[in-house]
Amino acid sequence: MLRFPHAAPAAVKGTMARAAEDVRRKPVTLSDVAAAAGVSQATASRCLNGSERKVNPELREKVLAAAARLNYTANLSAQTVARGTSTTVALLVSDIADAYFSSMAASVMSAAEAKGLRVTIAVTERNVEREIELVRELRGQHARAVILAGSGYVDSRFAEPLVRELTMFEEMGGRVVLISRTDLPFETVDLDNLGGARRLASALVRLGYESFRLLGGEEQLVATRDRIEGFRLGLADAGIHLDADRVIYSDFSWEGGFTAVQAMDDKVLADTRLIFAVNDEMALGAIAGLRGRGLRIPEDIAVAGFDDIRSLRDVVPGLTTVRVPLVEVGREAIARVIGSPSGERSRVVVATVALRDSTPRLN
Amino acid sequence: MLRFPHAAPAAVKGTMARAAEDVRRKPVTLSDVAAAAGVSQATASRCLNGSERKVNPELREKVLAAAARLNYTANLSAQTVARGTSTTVALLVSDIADAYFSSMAASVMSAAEAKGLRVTIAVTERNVEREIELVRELRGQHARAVILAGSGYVDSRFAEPLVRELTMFEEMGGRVVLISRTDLPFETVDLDNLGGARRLASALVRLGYESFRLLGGEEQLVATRDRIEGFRLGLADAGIHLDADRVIYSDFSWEGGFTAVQAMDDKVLADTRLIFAVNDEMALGAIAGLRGRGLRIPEDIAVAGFDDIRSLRDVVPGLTTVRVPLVEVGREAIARVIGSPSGERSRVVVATVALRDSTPRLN
DNA sequence: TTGAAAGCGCTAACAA
DNA sequence: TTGTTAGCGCTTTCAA
Repeated sequence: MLRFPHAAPAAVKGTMARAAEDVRRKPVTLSDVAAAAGVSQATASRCLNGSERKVNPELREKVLAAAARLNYTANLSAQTVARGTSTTVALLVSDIADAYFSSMAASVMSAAEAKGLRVTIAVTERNVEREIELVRELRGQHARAVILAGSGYVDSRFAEPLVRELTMFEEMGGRVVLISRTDLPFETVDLDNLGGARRLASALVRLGYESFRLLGGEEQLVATRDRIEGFRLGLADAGIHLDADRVIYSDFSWEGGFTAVQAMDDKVLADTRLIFAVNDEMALGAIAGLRGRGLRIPEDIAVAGFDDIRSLRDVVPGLTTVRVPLVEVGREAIARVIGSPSGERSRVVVATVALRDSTPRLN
Repeated sequence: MLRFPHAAPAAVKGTMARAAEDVRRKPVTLSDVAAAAGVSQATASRCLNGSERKVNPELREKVLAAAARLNYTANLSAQTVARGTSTTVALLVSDIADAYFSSMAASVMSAAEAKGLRVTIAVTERNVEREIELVRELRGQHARAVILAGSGYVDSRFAEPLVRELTMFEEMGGRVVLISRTDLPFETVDLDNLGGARRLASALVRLGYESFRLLGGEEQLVATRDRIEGFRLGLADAGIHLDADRVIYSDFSWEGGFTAVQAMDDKVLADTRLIFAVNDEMALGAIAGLRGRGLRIPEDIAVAGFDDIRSLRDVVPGLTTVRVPLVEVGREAIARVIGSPSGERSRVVVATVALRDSTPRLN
């Protein structure tokens, strides 16, 4: 690999045609800037990067000018190595193409940017081992924080090694923030999954619904468990008991909702006036499946979801759901990354019921 | 900030309670591992990270064991500094909450992972200056490549400083890959925007449509221009001329489509049998706006979009659109990051027409 | 206030 | 094959 000798990059710069392939110009470094400004590297560093140490305005000008002239830009990796800390926070999501997570990513990123943090997104593919592996790498990268947004597993068999890894991450000086899962001993931005589902159930009962069927993601998923439990409580509040066999577990996705509904037999469906899916994606999949079976929504069967993902605005009839204020969630998560660790351990973000046409009042 | 002296981290490890806040354990480094294994740092490095240099299997075992025992994980920043290159490729998108970009991000990430690259996503908010700033930072970070996915501006007034920055990035050894924009002198994964729109127009004409209205994003957006131009050509192929005043420019977003339609006056609407929006988000916004005005889709007015974003599967009636194979786009982009720069300059990814119920055959 | 110099954790010549 | 020794670009004591 051909490289220019360190000597005369500036001279080459102007005359060198881009024709020659694989020619790399050595990036201009801090010491280049220092030399050009006639100061020490230390001084140049003080002017250019943070460090509110006093430096003669005259020199400062020189340095800034040199930096601009040479088109200097700091080497982040080198800074990270030298400082021993970075300003990067990692956001771990199950699937970035999922509307729920991509919206959350957007809100986390914009909140982070406002605080001068950069965000890197990593995808776990709902795989705990991958989650662990990623946290491990992040420790090596001295990430400032890791935000775990994928829904956790209730089964602590999976959780234990993850907790170990997260603990090491914290011991290294990083912050750990969970979103919507209280099963691990770390700071959490807690969604009111249980309360939201409970209020939804109450609202639906008030609309006249009595015969329900629930669609959950994997059974050991925290979100699934809490939302189902909340819905069950809401029904209980109204004196309606929900048999265990009225809860069907499938995949926490559109396809999961679709196939679950396809697999139901006619008898079961006939005995169901409303299907509550634990997230909107599943609900939409269910709707597709139901329509595939010739059922009309909401005349033949009503459907409700959870999350209020953005694409619901284009769905007809409007899907009744529980709104999760993602912007607030993102802001909260970043606040926890920044704030002192001693802060409140688990403020709950309120989720509100949104009744729409997919669950009209009955007669 | 309290730190343990480098001396005895391992001894402390077991006995130290997590109670004391702000206690950071010094991360274990390569030299710790080397010491524990009784070899030189160089040897440890050779065992642990890439470098297919021969090393005595016996020593190798020792090193691996020590690394596992100490829970070592490499410091990526340090590696980047030492090697002078990183394995990170940056993906620049306009808005990660947008279904089109989040799907693309997913496909780029999965393609990248297969090649051992990591991806960091950055958001440009459709802001060229921010784009430039980001590329500049990436140069400082020695990113391996930058993939620019946001649609570019036709106006080269904006483009020139961006090109400069990208050129510097390349000179530094980084690769530049554009997606769906051929306006800049860099390697491109080119979508057949023009051809796709052209075929769509032909197909619609064949269905009996004659009176069109086009909805574009900002006029200087490459995607807008190409898709409109393509559609115009498709109509011309059938002998239909499209007056300039039949193209309405708005925002390249759902809201843009919505407001554009709201602003149309009744006369104009009455004289429109089909609206083609240059992307699905706009088309969906337009549908919402049209319905708000009491129009039925497709009986009163037909609508078509472009992209075939995932959430279309939940839209009724199904939206006619042009399918962009995002998975292929992601794979192509990463292939270009890896491949030799001398490779073909611009292979076109084919976009295919998907006719659905929003544009039924007329009488 | 400034600069010299010693790191940060890792890689890669070069010798041994 | 292994170890020694310079770096990579930057920050940060510590003297001057």
